[in-house]
Amino acid sequence: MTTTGAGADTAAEDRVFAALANGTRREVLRLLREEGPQPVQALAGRFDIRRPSLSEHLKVLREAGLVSEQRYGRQRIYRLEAAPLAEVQDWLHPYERFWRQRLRGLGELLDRMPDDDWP
Amino acid sequence: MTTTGAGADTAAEDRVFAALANGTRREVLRLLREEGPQPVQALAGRFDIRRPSLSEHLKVLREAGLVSEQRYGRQRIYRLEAAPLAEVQDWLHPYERFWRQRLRGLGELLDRMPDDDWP
DNA sequence: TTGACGGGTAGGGAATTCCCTACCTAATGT
DNA sequence: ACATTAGGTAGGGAATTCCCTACCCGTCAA
Repeated sequence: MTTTGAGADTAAEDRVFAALANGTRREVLRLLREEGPQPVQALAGRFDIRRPSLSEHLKVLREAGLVSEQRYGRQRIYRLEAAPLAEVQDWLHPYERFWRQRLRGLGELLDRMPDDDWP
Repeated sequence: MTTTGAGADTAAEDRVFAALANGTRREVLRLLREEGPQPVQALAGRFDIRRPSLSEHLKVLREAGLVSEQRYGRQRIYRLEAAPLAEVQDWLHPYERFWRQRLRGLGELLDRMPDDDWP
């Protein structure tokens, strides 16, 4: 088991959300998803930043568990590891009924919750 | 329509992910979800930070469209606005098959994608 | 063995984040 | 009218982020 029980592990959760907070890193994830595992070079060619900067983005993603690396000779093949994203989805779940309500237009009534007796 | 078409609006997406990157802000969202709309005071009582800091967190959440405020006299009632979270879920969707694969253990074979002929 | 290549680490600088203490405004109550 | 309350804004400081240029190490090819 990764995180026994429901969404507890706060430090890990924090690392995942922080990793996703950067556009370059989200783009790396997209590339790995759409094009499969790739060495750093191939990824680097897609961005306007220098390779060492990308290297650090990859480190952040690695420490969040969102990618893994496998060495082949002098290359490092990076691969998407989507499991932490499943936890993001779990985090999202309890909010789902809110946006569904609101989209149907009856939210105005229903999400006036228990203690909403503001004058 | 908010973002005509599929997940295009990069600036908005960025603001939402950035807003979620902070634990205090995620906790604010949870409180609004579980306890309903509340004035700033009630929220402030739940954190170890001073009120002006919370005020700025609320501003970030507001600018990401994740909360709305409504004035009642001198109070501002904050309310969860979950719509942007629906877009996070949309963003998550294409990754879903990856964590499902991996969880079934056949990922090792299947996610060796098109161009995986590394020596 | 020597050189070139893939890629990570060091160190530093500019910008951003996150917190703080003051202060300001609008509404309320006396 | 005046003090109080709710809450935002100003400005500043420490920490973090994100980028850079150098540099380092391991692997492969001559």
